Amino acid sequence: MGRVGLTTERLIRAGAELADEVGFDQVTISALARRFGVKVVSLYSHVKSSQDLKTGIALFALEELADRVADALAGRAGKDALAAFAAAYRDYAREHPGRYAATRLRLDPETAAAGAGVRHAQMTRAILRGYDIAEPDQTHAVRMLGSVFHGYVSLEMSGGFSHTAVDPEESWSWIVDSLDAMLRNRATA
Amino acid sequence: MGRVGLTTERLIRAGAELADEVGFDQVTISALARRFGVKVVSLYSHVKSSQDLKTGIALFALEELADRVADALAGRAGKDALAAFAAAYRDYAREHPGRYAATRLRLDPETAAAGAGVRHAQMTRAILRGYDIAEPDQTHAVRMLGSVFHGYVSLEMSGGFSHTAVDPEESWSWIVDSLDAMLRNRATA
DNA sequence: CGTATTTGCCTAAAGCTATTAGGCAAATAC
DNA sequence: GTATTTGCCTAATAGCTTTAGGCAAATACG
Repeated sequence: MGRVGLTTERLIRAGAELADEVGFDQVTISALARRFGVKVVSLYSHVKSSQDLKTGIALFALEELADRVADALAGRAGKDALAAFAAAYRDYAREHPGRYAATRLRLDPETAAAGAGVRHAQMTRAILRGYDIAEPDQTHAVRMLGSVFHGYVSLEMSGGFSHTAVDPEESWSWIVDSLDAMLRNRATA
Repeated sequence: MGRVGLTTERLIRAGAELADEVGFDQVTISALARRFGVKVVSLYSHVKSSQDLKTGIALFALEELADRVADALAGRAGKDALAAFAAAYRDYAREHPGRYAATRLRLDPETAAAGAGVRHAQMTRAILRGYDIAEPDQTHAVRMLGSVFHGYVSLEMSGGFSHTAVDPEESWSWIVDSLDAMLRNRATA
């Protein structure tokens, strides 16, 4: 059999696609090898381990999500920025559930610091510039926004909202509105 | 070897303990068998499959958490109830990280309906009675509270807040205060 | 162009988890 | 005190992970 042309890069991209199709924790060296039509062992020249592969997918997804959020935030401020941030976040999770799940992988501190985690933190802080909130409240607010968005997306994805007839879309708008109002009230007078 | 006295009940309880020690997704039929000093296969008389075991642990944890929340809510209303609910939720996750992770297992609708999921929804709604919020806002608010609490606990557990010096405890209080203020403002005049 | 080296993919092999089928003996029922 | 249930077992299959070591295609370079 000729060479397929595997690289770490290609494996991670394919892994991300696989994650979206079958779920992040079903991403396996074996499944990936099948997808490329090569033997399982061949992947070990490109990734150190299954864990290593998953870390790679996580970093890739974090970068991709950060790019999207950055795009969404460009030229916006205040509530506009807040809504755009929220939408970028949620849309990514809906389009790429597996990659979104990957972003929640627990990374060791060094790996996380090297990745796009910093960009995410900075962008969340950037939103708050429109609300005039000083430290340490700013950090509290960053944590709250992160919690709401991640929590909502996570609950929605796991089917937590499917028992009521209320449109999740409306809840999402209501929440964004509420957060905006809350942040305005919290502004440092 | 004599009989050890396995039952489905005991397996689920031990599985919950194991989850807290090594993480919910490291809970495995094999590990559980080792813990009881019996052969792996012996567990199959009591649980149908690995998935079945995990579902059992999830339902157990949901029940336990609902009990705690119910205790916390007893005799409280308004912000008091909100804070107690939040604390019960977060404390459970900190004391029992594996069980908390189990509560997030995706259950098929029937299983979920049969479990304590309903109690959780009712209790969250009960909190809002102190805020005079009518439908459909009530549902939006329920979703928001669920999102914040779950999101915060989830991010905190995965180390997401360890990069800043700001005390997570303070952020938590700030968030509860903010939610209280927000709900009061949202009250149906 | 031809030799040398790198490197991509392979076979072999061992260890862990999940799961099914079927057996024996301890506990229990009558 | 026999009969039946049932708890734990051995045997066996199958999938995922990972290490060690091999061969040949691609590439480097004189």
